[in-house]
Amino acid sequence: MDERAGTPAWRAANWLASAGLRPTRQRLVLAELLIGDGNDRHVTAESLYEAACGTGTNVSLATVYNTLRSFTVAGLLTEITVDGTRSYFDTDVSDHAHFYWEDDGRLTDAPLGAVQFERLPDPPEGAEIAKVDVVIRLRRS
Amino acid sequence: MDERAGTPAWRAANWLASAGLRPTRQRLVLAELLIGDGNDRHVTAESLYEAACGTGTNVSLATVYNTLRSFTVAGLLTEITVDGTRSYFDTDVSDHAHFYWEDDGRLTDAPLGAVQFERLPDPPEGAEIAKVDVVIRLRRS
DNA sequence: CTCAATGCAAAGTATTTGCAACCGA
DNA sequence: TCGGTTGCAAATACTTTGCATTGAG
Repeated sequence: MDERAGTPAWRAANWLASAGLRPTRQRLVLAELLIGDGNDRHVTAESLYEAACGTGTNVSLATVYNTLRSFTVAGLLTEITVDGTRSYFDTDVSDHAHFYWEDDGRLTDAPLGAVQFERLPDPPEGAEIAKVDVVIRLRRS
Repeated sequence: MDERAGTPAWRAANWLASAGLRPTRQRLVLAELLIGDGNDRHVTAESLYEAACGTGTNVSLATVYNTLRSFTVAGLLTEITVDGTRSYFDTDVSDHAHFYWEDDGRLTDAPLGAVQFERLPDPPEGAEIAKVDVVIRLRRS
């Protein structure tokens, strides 16, 4: 076991390795920003890009987009569409509902198991349910 | 009662009137395409624009966009975001879940009452639930 | 007549792509 | 070395906006 086990950098490297993705400099930076501290995170390409710029490493916005897509295809992230104007990416790949704060465009996880379906429709003939997206839109009260 | 009561044109005019929107030529055309036959419909700006062109009336794509937005603000339509790349508008304003056919990008209504929640999370402090969006993604099986 | 609605083109915003330079295995 | 990655700029897709013209009340 590496002496750096458990460090953000180590987590990031392992995360990439688990998906068979090459650990390039920019991927490691982005991965560390995403899961370095072990917490789940919701980002947009833009927000992650800004965070990456803050680290001093040179990363282009296009690469952030491409990387987020690669991570998603590899199963490391889920893409969430709530707003139409931008895509959110979630480091929590498990099936769960989201809170969308309409006032500031923030996306957070709904408490685990908070949403339970009593009934779901049967899929129409010739189709199967791939996924059920639940977005709970919140407004300041 | 107008002798034309029940005709598509009459429905369209009434629909606009109920929202206090001026019955201009293009709004009437679009309204008739949307609810003229009394059925619910799911459209994108592009699909509605094409349909409108087929009627021979001169309508610009920008006007379709602006009109769909006006109708939505007026409460005649709901905007649905499933895909990120385009907005769908639904003539059924009631709260209901949708089927999204991933293969051809089509959007349809889930059977009424097909989705029942056993449990919904309490809204976080200082917020209230504005709306719960449920999109059931279907894949050909 | 007056002000809202429209058409068109130009501007925006979010995202993807083409291609040469680069770098990790 | 070799093929996957990156950066940049240009391209794309969708939607909104500015402004002069039109039309409904």
